[in-house]
Amino acid sequence: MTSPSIPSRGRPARLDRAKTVETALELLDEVGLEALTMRRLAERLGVRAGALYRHFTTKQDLLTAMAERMLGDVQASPEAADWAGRLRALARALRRALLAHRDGARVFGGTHSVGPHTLAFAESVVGVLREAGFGDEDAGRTLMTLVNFTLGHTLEEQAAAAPHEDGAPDDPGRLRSAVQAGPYPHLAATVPVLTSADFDAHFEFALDLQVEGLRRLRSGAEWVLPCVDRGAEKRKAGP
Amino acid sequence: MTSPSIPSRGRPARLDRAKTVETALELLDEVGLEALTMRRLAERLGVRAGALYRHFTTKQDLLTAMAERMLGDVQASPEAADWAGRLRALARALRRALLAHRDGARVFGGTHSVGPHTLAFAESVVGVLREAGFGDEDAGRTLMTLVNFTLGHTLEEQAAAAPHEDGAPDDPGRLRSAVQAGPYPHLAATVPVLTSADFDAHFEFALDLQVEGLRRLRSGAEWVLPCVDRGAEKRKAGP
DNA sequence: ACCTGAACACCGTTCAAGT
DNA sequence: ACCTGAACACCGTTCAAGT
Repeated sequence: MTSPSIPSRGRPARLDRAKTVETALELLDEVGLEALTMRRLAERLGVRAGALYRHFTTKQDLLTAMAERMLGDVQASPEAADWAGRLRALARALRRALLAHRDGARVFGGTHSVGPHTLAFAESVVGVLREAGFGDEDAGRTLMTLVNFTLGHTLEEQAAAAPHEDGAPDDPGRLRSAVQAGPYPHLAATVPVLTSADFDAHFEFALDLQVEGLRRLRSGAEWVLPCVDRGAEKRKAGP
Repeated sequence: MTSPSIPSRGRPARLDRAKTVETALELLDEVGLEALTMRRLAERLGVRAGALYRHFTTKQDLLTAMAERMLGDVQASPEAADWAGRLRALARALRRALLAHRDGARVFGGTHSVGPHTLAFAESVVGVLREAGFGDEDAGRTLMTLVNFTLGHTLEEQAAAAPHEDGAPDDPGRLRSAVQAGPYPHLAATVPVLTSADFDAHFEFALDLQVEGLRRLRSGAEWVLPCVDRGAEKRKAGP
């Protein structure tokens, strides 16, 4: 009584890679990375844990597919005028894509996708830089720096947003009391910023630093230095 | 027959926090973070796993103590002349401390120590900046950026150094073949840098970007812009 | 071909009971 | 006070066997 054109009428749904990744991201948003287990994911898909290994060789393989899927949602704003604006837009788009899912930064940071979405993002960044006149080495290293700093930033941001257990004081509280307990005059002055939850501002600050550094690199550091740094730097004494 | 001055003559050694953390770091170097379990650490200490919970409330607590211990090894070079040199030295010292232990970056990144070594490092960075004339907000945000980018960098560096199983191609190989399989002209040109193992150069590049960005921020961006960017940027069209 | 059942070899953590 | 023994409630992964 099994018709060959509808091979599995009895079972509710078959697994495929795309649907599994989608469900895994939903589950991630609900329970977080720590509680995202193969067993729980299988349960949600109406299947036993072992079945997942037909489509993913390992849990790491699933996580990589999730990271790749997340990068599919990066969409930079319409078209900035100059290379600096375009670079900023790409960094912001990556940040948004990582923030879009609970523990998204940790998933992304723990994997190394070479899928089309990930490569397309990298291609965009490197493209902006090369077309702006940067050399291949600088363009490649800038891509690494941009991804590293965006990852590091969103890692911190999502760690700060993570729910802390009942009685335990949150990170800002622990930092504040530790700093005022010891001899840290400089830190004490900056504790308000360090514990600030305005992560947009933190991110934009770091972004500014990169872009301004690139701007100077591009215009050739040597003959620009005397203009900007007139008297600002102590001269190193020769031997 | 138990003398009160030597309470535990029969047992070979008692546990204390410092010795446990030391042994944990040794074990980490040998087996890596994935294989660093409470049971294995207990075995090495001649004790059962449950005993560790007399000194550490949780495994996370132990990892935080390990991160704090690692930061005790940061030692910046003798004394650089200017703030930029001092900042570079501090960033390099942090990188070295994280690289000193297998998976050191992952341990550090997964924890938030507010212990004396960690705070002393933060105090140094913020101190250099404030004494150079940076405001409290900029100093605090620069500390965050410096730590984030150093962490992100060493995370990548140690991931690249991790032993890959038998037949599996390493990350560089997978990236190379993925890039040449698709339409990624810009990426293809930068693949040599992206797969380069010269992490010192990558780190120094990123460090330069931060420092040059800071230099410009310090001298006041507005009236410097026309000097460096004369004609280099397209003007944004007004609405 | 795809999934189940059941197992293997582990985990972190808790806690009565010993010494 | 400090540690053991033993358990609890899980993990990721494998693989014969079913359909």
